[in-house]
Amino acid sequence: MADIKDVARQAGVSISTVSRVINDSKAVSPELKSKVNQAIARIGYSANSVARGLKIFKTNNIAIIITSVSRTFFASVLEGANNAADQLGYSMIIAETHDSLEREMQLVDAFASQWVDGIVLASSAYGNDPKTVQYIEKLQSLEKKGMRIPVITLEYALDSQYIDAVVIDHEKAAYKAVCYLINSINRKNIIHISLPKNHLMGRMRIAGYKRAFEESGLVYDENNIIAGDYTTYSGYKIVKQLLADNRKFDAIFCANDQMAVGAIKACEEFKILIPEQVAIVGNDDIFAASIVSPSLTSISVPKFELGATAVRRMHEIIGGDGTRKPRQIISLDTSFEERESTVRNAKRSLKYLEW
Amino acid sequence: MADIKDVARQAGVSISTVSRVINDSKAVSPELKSKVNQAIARIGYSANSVARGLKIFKTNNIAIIITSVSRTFFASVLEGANNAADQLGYSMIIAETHDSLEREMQLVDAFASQWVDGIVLASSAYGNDPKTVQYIEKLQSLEKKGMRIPVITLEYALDSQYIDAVVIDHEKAAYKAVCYLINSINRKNIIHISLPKNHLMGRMRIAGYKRAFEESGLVYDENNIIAGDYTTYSGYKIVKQLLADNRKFDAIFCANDQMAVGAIKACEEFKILIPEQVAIVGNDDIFAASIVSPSLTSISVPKFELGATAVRRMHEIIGGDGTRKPRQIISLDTSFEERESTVRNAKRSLKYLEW
DNA sequence: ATGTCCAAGGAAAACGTTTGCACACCGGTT
DNA sequence: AACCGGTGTGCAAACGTTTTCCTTGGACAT
Repeated sequence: MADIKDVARQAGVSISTVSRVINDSKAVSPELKSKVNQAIARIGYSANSVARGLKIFKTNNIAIIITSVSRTFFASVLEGANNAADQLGYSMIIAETHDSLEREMQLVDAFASQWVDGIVLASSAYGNDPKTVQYIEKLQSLEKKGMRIPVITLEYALDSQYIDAVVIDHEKAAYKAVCYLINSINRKNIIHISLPKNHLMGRMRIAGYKRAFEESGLVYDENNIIAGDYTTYSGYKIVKQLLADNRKFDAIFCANDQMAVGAIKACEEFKILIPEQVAIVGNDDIFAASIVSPSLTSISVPKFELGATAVRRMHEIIGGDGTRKPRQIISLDTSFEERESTVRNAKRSLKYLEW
Repeated sequence: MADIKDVARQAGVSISTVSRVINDSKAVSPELKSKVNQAIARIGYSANSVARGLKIFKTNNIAIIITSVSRTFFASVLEGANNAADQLGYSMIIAETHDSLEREMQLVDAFASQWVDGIVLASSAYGNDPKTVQYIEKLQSLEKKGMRIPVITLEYALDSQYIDAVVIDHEKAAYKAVCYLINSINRKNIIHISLPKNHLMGRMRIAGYKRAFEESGLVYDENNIIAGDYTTYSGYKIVKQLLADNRKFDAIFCANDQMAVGAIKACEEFKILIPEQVAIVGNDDIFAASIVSPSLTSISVPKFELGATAVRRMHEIIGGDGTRKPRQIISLDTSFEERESTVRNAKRSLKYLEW
């Protein structure tokens, strides 16, 4: 591969001039400029980004840390992020934590020493134990040669004054979904399959569930909250157990769609009619929600926009004058997709065809 | 962020010594070694990969170029690739072409000047027009400072003597699927919804379809091959048209699962019974195949392994002594998943619960 | 005592860029 | 004729590493 020296030699100019041409900085006389450009074209030169990165402290790489690509929710987020990155001239480095906070921390370190320009982070960190607090402090102060490496979290904000986030109002979305179950389709015994214990987003959704109950004058019963672990299997297993135990319920609100699919399959196995006997609502509106049968009513989260917005915001921060900007928390709206798991013969949107 | 100089100062040794410690190369006396390690721990130093990359011509980045993450097929491939990369100490840079060969070429150039250690490529290149031939030549000769940047293609091999590939025997898989339709469930009028015209993998599948017909003593009719464009919508539209035209057929073999899902939805709309009136077979066995209703019989491609194998092979090449290894084409086996779209009451595997 | 060899560690060059600085040139003022 | 300001160009330092080459000093043999 040719380097800048080769170009300089070919064009009969200095290295500096070549550099100025490829960065079209400063004034370079038209003649030299065209000589240089010709030389570049002739030998097929392309500036080396590693060397440039070292010099200017900018790699044009943005890292995105998610739990797993096979969680289709994150595949969509990733796609949005990558699209925006592409448009803005960044490469996207991807990494998966598989829900390990340990791993997440390692990855952050690795990316910092790789001098990525920013990190988009679907974090597993929450709570305020010393380890977490310390970790968040570190996230705030990641830097390369004095320049801050910005971090933006997805879905919820960290307990920090500095770290930006692109979030969803989980409490409100859950509240509305449960209100819908109570008021629109008249269910009173609603099971909530939540996220793993203490998970921040899980707690927000539980709060929404609780508020819906209280505002409707129903009693909130903690026993109706059962923690799942994101997977389809956990939803399946939990509902199967409930049915085996003869628990009475007429609706299930799941904290994500995968668990809701599991719930549907369990009901199917027990010949429970959906939605007549049990209505089911999921969360996220992943693609599977449209094609499962019955199709799944779900809180629709703008996944693509989540990723794209984070990257765009990152670009603003990076491109800025280097001064620390005031923290910004961008909140994205959800919508509600009513499908067959809550109303028989729901109008079938052809959304899934857009796949 | 501290650099190696800071460590050296702290530990009271030279830069070289620090470098030797972090690379545990050569002999460093135990005392100095521990002094250095303490200094590193104290100031939280971590070697900068950009500078190191520049020096040693190795970035530990592997690029993967696919058409789109939202094609869940590729999400699985990506996951496999990323898993392997993780284990071997690489970061994964991802990029999408959205089926544009133009874009693919740009990306390859960009990655080469980024000095990635290798490129895993789901290429859109096929045929032997001059432009393509030239492109393949370029792919063969990507290099950074005299070292070759290896390229490994996914799914099918390029027309090159040098570029490795991890492939599927598409012809055979299609052949077996169509034989199954003909012999096991007795269908004779089989539509094939193929890939965009001239696509290499599309042609391989058509060849398998054709061979199955000929070997069964049936006449192969070109009119039964209809080109789709990967999307669910195209499958839907094509089948709808066929039904509207009153075409006679008792089975459909789709070149991918997304189009097969579209086919199912179209049949459903026309109240065609699956599999009694029309049997449907897809290709890839993406997750949706398990959850759609009726569940979809499909050729199961080892997507995860496809990505993981490519990365592992890449590592072998990179880690080698730099001599050009003989080309290797690794062929992965498919299996056949029989589900409800070809046999009523197919045993329902709980595979989807492993999601 | 002198010489030889080896291990340990430092100095400095190199990797491919960008950029501050200096310099040379030129046209226009005094 | 001397000076000035601006413009275009090159030199060389710097970015943070790795690694070659060299120096030093000690162990050992003579």
